[in-house]
Amino acid sequence: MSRLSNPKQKIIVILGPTASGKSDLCVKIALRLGSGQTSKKSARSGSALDWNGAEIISADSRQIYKGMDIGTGKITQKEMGDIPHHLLDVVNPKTKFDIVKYKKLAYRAIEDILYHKKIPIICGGTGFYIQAIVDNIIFPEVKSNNKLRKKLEKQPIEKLLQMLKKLDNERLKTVDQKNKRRVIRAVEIATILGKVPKLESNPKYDSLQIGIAINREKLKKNIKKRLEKRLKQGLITEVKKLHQQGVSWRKLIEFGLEYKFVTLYLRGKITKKQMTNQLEKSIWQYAKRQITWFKRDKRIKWVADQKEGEKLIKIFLKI
RNA sequence: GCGGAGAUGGCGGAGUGGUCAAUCGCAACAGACUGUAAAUCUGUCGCCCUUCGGGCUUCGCAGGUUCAAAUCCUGCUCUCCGCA
Repeated sequence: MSRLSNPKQKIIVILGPTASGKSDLCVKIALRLGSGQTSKKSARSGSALDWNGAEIISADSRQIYKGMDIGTGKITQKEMGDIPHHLLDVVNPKTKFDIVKYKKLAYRAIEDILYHKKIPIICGGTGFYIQAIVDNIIFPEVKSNNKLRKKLEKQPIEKLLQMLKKLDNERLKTVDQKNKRRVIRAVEIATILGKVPKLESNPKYDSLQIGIAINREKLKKNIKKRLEKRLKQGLITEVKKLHQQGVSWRKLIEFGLEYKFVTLYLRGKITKKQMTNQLEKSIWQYAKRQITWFKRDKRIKWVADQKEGEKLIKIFLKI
């Protein structure tokens, strides 16, 4: 039983493509996980668990920003139903944010939640962020260097590949040689560290990843409906406001989807109708990209509804 | 009715005698993913065969010229613009 003497703490992840109903499901499940206790049987086996409920940590690269509410479909105070939510509205959209910062914040939140004997539920659709938490990916300690990046960006990709070859031929073989952004980052790391270290990961928590399985037609419908709703809620005004607050058009475009296409509309590059059409398509394409990402992780357990999810959670928590 | 322009793959749009199954963009589908991840990037994309490769049928319709046509000629159908 020594194997169990120091078990990893448990976290639950609920993920899925955009418009699959994550936020909603997360709250429902969190509510179901009100305080409780493991059964005597499992308590005796050494995996006793008392808990005071659950809290949610968002794993959404855009909901992290303040003021980006309608476009990201951020959950409202009311919808939260007394379940504390973390990592929403924590950074100003004008500032830079990245996965390393996210990971730090997320780990801090997890520790805090566990400390209070609650169960952390990671809820979101940003696959890379989720993976960073679940696998505890150790990123090389090389901050982004704007000056260097600007300089490198001017170079043709061939030149960058040559540089990388000299610095780290191993990484050259594995990077996507057609993706300039990736090659630049590789050069950036190799310039500081001499080479790009292999990515390490050693999971810190015992996690159960639940994916929301949803059929394509349904998902498409959801996307369409949700977009109409957002427009009615004042999506365009939100984007306007963000720009007035100093978020550059460039940045808004980089945020993608609603922020990108509404910006293009506000700047007169496309008509309102084009905005809606292109947006709908782009959101769908995004959803597919998410699905592609998640497909790869065989540990994810796909569920059709809340019930199935709860079943898995019960087994996972031994309750 | 006359004059002019044009009809190309799911769409837009190149190509104006041979290297064209046909540049390119979009959509679609598949995929990648080491500090921007809603971002960034890649592949496939007429049909058939097992990949290399090969075979077959395509550029409004029907004929014709030519060794060879999406590209030239004739007729037809349709669309758009100008004049009536």
